[in-house]
Amino acid sequence: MTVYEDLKARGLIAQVTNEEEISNMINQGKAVFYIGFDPTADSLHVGHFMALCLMKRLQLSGNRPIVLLGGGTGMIGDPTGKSDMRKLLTIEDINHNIACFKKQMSNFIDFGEGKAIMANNADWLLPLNYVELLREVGPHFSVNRMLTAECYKQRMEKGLSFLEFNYMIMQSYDFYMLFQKYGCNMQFGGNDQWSNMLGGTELIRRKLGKDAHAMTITLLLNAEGKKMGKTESGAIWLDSEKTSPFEFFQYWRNVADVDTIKFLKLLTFLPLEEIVAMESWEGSDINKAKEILAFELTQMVHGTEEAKKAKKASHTLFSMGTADNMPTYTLTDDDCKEPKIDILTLLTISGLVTSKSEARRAVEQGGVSVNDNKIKDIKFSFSISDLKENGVILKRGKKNFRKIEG
RNA sequence: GGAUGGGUUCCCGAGUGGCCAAAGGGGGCAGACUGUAAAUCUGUUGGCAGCGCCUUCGAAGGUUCGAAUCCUUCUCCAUCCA
Repeated sequence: MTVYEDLKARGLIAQVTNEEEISNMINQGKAVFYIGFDPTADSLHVGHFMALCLMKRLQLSGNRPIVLLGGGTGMIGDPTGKSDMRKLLTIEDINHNIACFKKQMSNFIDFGEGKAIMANNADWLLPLNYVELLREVGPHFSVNRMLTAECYKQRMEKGLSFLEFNYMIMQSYDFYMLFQKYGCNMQFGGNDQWSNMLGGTELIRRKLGKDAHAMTITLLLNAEGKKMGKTESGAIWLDSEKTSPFEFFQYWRNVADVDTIKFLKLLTFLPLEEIVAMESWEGSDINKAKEILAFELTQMVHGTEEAKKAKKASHTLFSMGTADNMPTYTLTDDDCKEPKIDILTLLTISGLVTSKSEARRAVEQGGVSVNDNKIKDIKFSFSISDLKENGVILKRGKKNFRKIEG
């Protein structure tokens, strides 16, 4: 099976400009491709992760990846898929975020000599002169055409600022620059980026008379069509400070049945045959597949050690209700001022709930247990000395645990 | 710049002087059922020292015993005109 066939069989590929040429280039290791990452936060998240995995897959088969950090495009903000304009990032934020991205990316991608390239579009976008740029690329963009692009459509009703409207031009210009600088002949990106990417190939064709290609990656959606990697409490980050390995593991351990195989294919490096074999697993056996998914991904992001710990914690927690390696809250001196501490306070300070009211509700509805004993009394309290000595496992709902210790 | 319509709690969306912490839906959370799944049903969904108090209806002022609701100014958004 060729590299391209493998990608396709995994369901990674959404759209391509020219399948034959792209597959040839990729299979022969001749692609120089880039993926852009706008520094919108101080950590990468799961969506980025999939792109990085694709990079890695292709790097392993001899192709050359370029990571393009959006130091320039981040100043504008991509309107794609956003219903409202986002707050403008400050330069300090952008630079900080870029630094964070760089650090995380080097865990996945080999940026060694002659391997992958890391570029920042601030280098060429920021010095641009407005009128010069307009004359250089302006004639090649049709506003009529741009307005019909899918990525702007949903914004036509809500409103689209000129600033954001220019994002496509900036992204196209990136591709054009990379093509000239590094011979970059392909761009990959999320499927929502399709029109932005075509802008680039078009620009290259018109300015240089050369062909460049674009390929989009399937967006990571669950069966309900929602973007993966987001929970109510926020995104799933790759930074262990922001999303602990345990949480990360649990997130994948808890995906819906119908999504399990799909995610294994899209996200892991397990051989396809192995994954296909899992498709026949039924009923609660699917839980095994979920565990593999969770383990593989945690391993890739946080390393084997952390993955093992997370898996073990998950296991013991759900079978025995206790574990060594689980989210822990350590009591502060402040908490220990009184000889006793009540359950509502403990739930709140340990972060299991966001307010006392929520804590009260949780207890009243029978959602809270201590060391596996359901607590229904909102006046229930612990003695500090006992907590310090023995610790306690506090549980809200089925899946939210916190170990309390002194 | 002008005209019109609009900004309500996580989201959508009712509410046009007291009965409004604000209908309904979505989403979330919890419970039951399960397999740490889905579907379903039930409860819940601003905060706090729980039947009371505090903060909330774009912002600031004002009228009133009393305002999400009325008035003034400002601000933001949409549509049309220029």
